[in-house]
Amino acid sequence: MSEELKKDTEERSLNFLEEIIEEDLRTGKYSSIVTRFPPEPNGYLHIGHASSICLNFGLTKKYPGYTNLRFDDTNPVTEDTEYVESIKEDVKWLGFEWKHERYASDYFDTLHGYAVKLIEKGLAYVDDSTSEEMAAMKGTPTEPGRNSSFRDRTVDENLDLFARMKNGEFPDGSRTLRAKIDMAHTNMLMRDPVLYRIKHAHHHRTGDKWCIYPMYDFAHGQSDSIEEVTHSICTMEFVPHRELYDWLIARLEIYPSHQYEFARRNINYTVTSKRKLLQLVTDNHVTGWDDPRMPTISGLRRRGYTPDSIRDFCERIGVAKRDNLVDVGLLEFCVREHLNKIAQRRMVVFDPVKVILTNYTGDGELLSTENNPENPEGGIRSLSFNRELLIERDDFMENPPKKYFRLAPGQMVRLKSAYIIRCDEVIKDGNGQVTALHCTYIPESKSGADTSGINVKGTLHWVNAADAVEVEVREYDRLFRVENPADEEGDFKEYLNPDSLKTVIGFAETSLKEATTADRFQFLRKGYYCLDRDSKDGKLIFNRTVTLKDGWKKA
RNA sequence: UGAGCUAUGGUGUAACGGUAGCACUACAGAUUUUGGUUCUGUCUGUCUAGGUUCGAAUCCUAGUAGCUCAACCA
Repeated sequence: MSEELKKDTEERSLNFLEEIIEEDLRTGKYSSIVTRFPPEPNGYLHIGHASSICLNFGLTKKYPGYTNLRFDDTNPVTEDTEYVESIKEDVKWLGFEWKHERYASDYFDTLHGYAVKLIEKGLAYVDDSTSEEMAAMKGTPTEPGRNSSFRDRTVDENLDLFARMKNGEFPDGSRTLRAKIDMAHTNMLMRDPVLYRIKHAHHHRTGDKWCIYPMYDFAHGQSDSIEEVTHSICTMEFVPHRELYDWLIARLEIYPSHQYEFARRNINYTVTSKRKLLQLVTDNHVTGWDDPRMPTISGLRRRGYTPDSIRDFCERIGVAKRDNLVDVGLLEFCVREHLNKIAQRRMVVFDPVKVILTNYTGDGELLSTENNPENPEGGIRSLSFNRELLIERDDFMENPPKKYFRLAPGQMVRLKSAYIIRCDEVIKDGNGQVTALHCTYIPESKSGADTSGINVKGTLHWVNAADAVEVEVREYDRLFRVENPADEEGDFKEYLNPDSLKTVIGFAETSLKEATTADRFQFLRKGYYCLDRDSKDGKLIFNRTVTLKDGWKKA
C-alpha cells in the first residue's frame, strides 16, 4: 500500500477512552462493555450533556455492549418527573436508544442492605452531630479533621440507630450514617463521608416509603456496580470521588465498575450550569428552558438545530482532560453544514423598498425555481412575479463604493430566478428617504432562457409586492456579551447581551404559508430559519437558527 | 499554605522516542443566477529551564501557570 493510500484509509486517531476500551477488549478484561448516562432529574439537559450522551452512547455503538439511561434520583426535594420526561425526550431526539431505563431509587432496598453490611463490618457509624459541627470537625484542605465523639459506637448501637433513622423516629438533619475512614486523609472526601441522611420528603418514584436517602457517593458507584457498568464515565470534578468509589466497592465486595473522567466541554458566550440556567428562567431573562437562546437541548431544538449537527459538533470537539472553552462558531459551522444540504430555499425581504418595473406590461407570471441547489431531488416550486416587487433596502445604494455588486442608479442586477433589471430612477419622499426604484427589466434575460448576453455580478432575492405574506421573524444572537460569563466579576447576569433577540417583520413569498415546524428553510442570502411553535393561523413566526456566512463586509 | 488534575497555533484535537498533522476561525484567489455552497492557497503552535538520547511535544529533574477539593447537592 502506498503512503498516500495508507493515509487515506487510516482510521481517525482514538481518544483516551477508546484507547482504554480497546486495551480492555484486547486483553480480554471484557468481551463487551456497559456505559450509562446518569442525569439527575432536576433540570433540563444542555449542550454539555449532549457531549456526555454522545460519548457514552457513541462508545457502545462503536464497541460491543450497551448503554443504560439511569436517573440519579437520590435527592427527592429537587427532583421531579417533569425533568425525567424532558430528559428522555432529549436523548431520543439526539438519536440514541438506551438498553435499560433505570433509577437509583430502584436500588434503595439494595443500597440500604449495603449500608447495613458496612455497619456490620465496623466501617460505618451513626453520627448525631449537626451539619455545623460536622463541618467544624472536617478540617480544611490543609489541616486534618477531628474524629466525631460518636465515631466509636458499637456495631449493635449503630444497627439500632440506623434502623430507627429508617423508621422515621428522628427529625431531618438530626443524624447521619457516615463511613469510618480517616479524618486526617488528604482527600477531603475520605474524611468519614456522609452515606445516608434523613429527609422526610416525598420522592417522585418511591413516594413516602423512605425517609432516609443515600448520598451521591453511596448511590452512584453502587448503581454502576449493580448494573455491571464497565466504564463509568464522568467529568473531572469527580476525580477525587474515585478513591471513595473504589473504597466502597472494595469493602462491599461487589462488582468492580471503574470510573474514568474527562473535562467538561465549555462553550463561549453562554453558560452551562444548571443553577445559572435555572436563574435565567426564573428571573425571566428568557422565556423558558426551551427559549431558542438557551444552550439547552430543547432550546437548540426550538432554535432549529438538527440532532445530526449537534452530534457532529460533539464528535469534532472530541474529548480530553484539559480545561477548554470551545468556540460557539464551531457549533454554528456544524449546523450550517447540515442545513445547507437539507434546507428548502425561500425568499423573504426584511426591510423592503419597492421596485417598479416601468416597462413590464403583462398581468404577471409564474416563474420556477429550485428548492435546493445542493439537492436536485428537492424539486422546484413557482414564484409569482409582477410589475411591483419588493427588494431589500440595503441591496440598493445611491452612491455605491467600487465593489458593490447590487443595485445602484444605472447599474444592473439579476433578480433570483427571474430577470435582469436596471435601475433608472430613484423616488424619494420629503425626508430624502428612498420610497421606490423605477427600473426596466430585460425581457430576454428570463432565468433559464437568457439570450440577453448580459453578465451581472449581483443576484438579489425579492418578493412580489402584491401577494407577499407578512411574517414575524425572531433574530437571535449570543446570550452573553462576554466569552466566559462565569469568569467575570460580579453577577453573571450583568453580562447578558441586551440584543440577544430582535423581532422584525418580513415579507415572504407565498409558499411559506405551508410551512410546518418540521421544515428547515434557508431564507436566501439571509440565514437558516424554522417555524416557531408560537405561530398561529394567519400569523407565521420564524426563528433564525443561524445567519449565512457573510463574505462581504463593508470596510 | 496540603492533596489531586491539566499544560501543543486564536479555538478544539492528534502525533504512543523518528518530517508537529487535522478541523474550525482569519486572510488571499478561482467558480457561482445566494457576496451562500464548492475548490485552491497562506499565516499562526509544543509553558520555562536543565538533563538522558544519534534523535524529545513525548522520558527524567526542577520550576511556572490554570483548574478542582472544606453541601446532610449531584
